[in-house]
Amino acid sequence: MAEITKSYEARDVESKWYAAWQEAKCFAGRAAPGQETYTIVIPPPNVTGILHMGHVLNNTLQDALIRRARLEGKAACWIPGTDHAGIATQTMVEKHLKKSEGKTRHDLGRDEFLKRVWSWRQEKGDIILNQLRQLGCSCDWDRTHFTMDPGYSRSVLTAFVKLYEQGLIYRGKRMVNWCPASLTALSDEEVEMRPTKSLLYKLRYELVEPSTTKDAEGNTIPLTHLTVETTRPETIPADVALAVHPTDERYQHLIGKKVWRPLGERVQMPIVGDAAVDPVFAAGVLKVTPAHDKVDFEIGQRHHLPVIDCINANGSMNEFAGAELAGMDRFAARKKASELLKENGSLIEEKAYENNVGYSQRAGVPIEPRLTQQWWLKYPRVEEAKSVVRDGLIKMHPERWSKVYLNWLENIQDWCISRQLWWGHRIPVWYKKGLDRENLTPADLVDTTKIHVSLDGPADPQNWEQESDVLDTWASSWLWPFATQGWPDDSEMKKAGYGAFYPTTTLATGADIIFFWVARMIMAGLEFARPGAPVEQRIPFKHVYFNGIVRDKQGRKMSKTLGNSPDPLDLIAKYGADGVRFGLLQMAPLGQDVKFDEDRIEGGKNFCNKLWNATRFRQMSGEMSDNSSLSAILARIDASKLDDDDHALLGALLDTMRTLEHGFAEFEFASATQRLYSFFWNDFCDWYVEVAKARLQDPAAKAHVLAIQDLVIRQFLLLLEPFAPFITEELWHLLGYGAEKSFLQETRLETSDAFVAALAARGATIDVAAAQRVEKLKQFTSLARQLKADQSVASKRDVKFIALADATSWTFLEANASKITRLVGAATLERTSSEPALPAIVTAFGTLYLDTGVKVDAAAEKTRLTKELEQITKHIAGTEARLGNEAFTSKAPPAVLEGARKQLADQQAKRAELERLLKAL
RNA sequence: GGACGCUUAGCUCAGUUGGUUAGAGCACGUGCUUCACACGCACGGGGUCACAGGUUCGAGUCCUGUAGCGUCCA
Repeated sequence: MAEITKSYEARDVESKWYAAWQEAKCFAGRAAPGQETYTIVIPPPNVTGILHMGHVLNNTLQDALIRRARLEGKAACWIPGTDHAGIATQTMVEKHLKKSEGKTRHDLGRDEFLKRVWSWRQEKGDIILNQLRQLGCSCDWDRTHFTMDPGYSRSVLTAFVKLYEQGLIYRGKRMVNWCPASLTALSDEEVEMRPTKSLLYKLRYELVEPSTTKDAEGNTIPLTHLTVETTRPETIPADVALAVHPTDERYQHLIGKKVWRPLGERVQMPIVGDAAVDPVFAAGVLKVTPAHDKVDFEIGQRHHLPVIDCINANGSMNEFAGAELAGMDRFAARKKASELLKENGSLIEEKAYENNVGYSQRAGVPIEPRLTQQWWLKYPRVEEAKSVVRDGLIKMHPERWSKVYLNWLENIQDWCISRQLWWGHRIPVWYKKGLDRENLTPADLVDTTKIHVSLDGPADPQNWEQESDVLDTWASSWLWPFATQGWPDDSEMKKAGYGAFYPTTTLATGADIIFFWVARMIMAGLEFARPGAPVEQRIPFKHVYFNGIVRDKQGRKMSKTLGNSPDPLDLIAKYGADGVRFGLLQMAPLGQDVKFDEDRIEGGKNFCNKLWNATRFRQMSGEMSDNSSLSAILARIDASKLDDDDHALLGALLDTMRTLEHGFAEFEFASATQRLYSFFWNDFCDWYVEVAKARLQDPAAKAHVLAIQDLVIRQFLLLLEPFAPFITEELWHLLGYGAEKSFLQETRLETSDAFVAALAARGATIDVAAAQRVEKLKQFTSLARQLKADQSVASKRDVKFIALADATSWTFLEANASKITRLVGAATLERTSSEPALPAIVTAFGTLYLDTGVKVDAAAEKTRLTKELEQITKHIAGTEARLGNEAFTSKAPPAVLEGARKQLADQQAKRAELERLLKAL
């Protein structure tokens, strides 16, 4: 067996084991008949992406879940992959093209451009998946999917055709969120509202016929114009009306009258009454620009107003904006418009104003509401999607997200699924040549002589033209849980084990895509997976775990522009993958955002090193014996030799096992990792290993003690593996727990109950009272050390302790004397019946004196003891007050009451002893 | 405007169904190279549990309100 080195070097261990795991196909998802399965589909990262801290958290969680499932004997299957990220990828390749060749995609043409995107994808598209390997992710890589692969594409188009045939997909000219940078429509979910510093322009719209109104005192005063406030003066040339609230007394009488448009073509526009106008905002008058605002468009529809579109697709102004503005960019035009308005006397005031502006999430520019022909989807299975969450068939963790989900479904709007891009799934619709596409009627859409919709296209392609739009990327990734398992091809599904692995078990993702992705996947699963089957077989997953967002120390989102995100690969290089994983999870409480703190990652690394050295010490402590199985180790344990420390340690191990069981069931990873930490560092290293040093000198106890250590280390490695797979695998082999060609994951992790039963079968039943005695002993040694430190002899090992203890206490102390002197660092612990004039501390086992051989500093002692006395007196007052309260003694449960009385007795005894010690000085 | 979340030690966070004197890691101070580990060991200082009410014998924990921060929706 190889010797363990002095400190843990992660790098070599990690690459060695990852290669071995892959070689042995450890991560292959294969279900034996009747075997319980555990499936996760990865939230596909963008194919353009590189690993950031959010991925690290999200994937570490998934890996922990899937590895734990493997250890529990389930058929675990983690399906990886990437999505094609339509806009992001196309934009990236376009930029590259511009930079390297000075060309646009139009210079190349659609086919040639797509070739470039594919070659880029071949070259760079797997980077992020390889980074996940460095993190230790145990995905079944043979199942890697990409949303643009032929098989997956066929799934996407199949879904489209099926929905179309049901009449859920339609084409319509409607207001969409238009991205002037990417020249495509976006869904509402892709628009991010950002508070933006703008200017609010206060403008006069002259009445064609002057009128009157009433001032605040009710006097009639003349009215020559209406005051309108807007942030977008450049759209005034497209104004077609002003609107006021129909019940607004200030303006009611003006409805039907006309005003002059202050910019662009000088025309008269009607004043209309519409309830959409907020009478409180500005002066209660709204300019109506149907082509450039969603609310305005609706007002325009209601009042049969014309639509004037004055902005081009790319965000520049067109001829309808008037000669002065035409050709300018929309932002430059805004400035110019304000100048023009100032010149013609229409501008009353311009003031700073902060409003919410919709930005394209991908391109980062303000979106433009725009009227265009798009493909729309009426969501299927909306009601069913609500009930599966409401009824708990799909459980969200934390549960509160269910409410957000349900609320979105209550207000669901049709989904704009077409995108004016080239990179994506081209919509499988063909138009008969010569058809007027701009003015299709509902009847046209079902007329197969005009429109053809199918997977493979028409039989006479020369007579047809395919739709040039592609589908929204989310319209491919919403099929992810089953399209990655061969759907809809029966033989592919069989090959993938769809029957066993669908529904998947847990989805781990960020709450920021609860609408984009989670809700849509649920609807897609219900619609497409196993039609006609009971609902519990159609849902895509049973649990959704929402991990928090990783933020920087100041709580800001990590972003490239802020440069506040560490590179995960640097962290892995510095602290090891296990250190990063363990440290990160320790600071990731259920569903809360994570404030990233590199010190915690360092803590993860230190923990690995501690584990490493503890096992190294085990190896140095004595010959390794048969560690090949749990029963082999148990066979080495002599139940008759179990002492208090053994019981306490096994009890703590059991508690840790139960904490982990609960933690995995409830997705509480922080408490799980924290318990692993405290068990190993405090219960095992700080206490057990230290007290065991003495027992190891006893030939009669040695084999037993080593067996206990081997047992505990074995169980601990199994518990830790999901969080720190590399170091645990390495130690598993170094300590002989696994045969050469085997892996830790092939071992079954016993449940806590099974573990108790296995111990019992060896005649070992954990004694709770023993653990309590150990706890008291820990407190005693801590007080003894405190006394030494107070006397500045913390590191001297030749001091003498003298205890003034009653018979019971002394029996206990005497029995543990060698442990105490060893742990505290003392030559002897003796009993006294006199009261020596030495520094002392009051313990639960009587008063402990310290003889350092140096003259006692009486003044310092007095100060120290007085301080203690003051403290205990305060506590006594508190306890007495409680017990003196009639309401407390009559109403509190007996156990609590008894506890308080015992506490008071102990406190009083301690006070008496302190007083005596003070007097003795 | 609506919904949700957060506020506990200098920092990052635990704190299960209310029950003794509120914990951990990091940072800080002191001492220690004690024959696994200085990526370590021991000891220590540090908290009006955001604020104000309420329920209760008893509130960090339950209820109401306020403030600050954050997220989502309109």
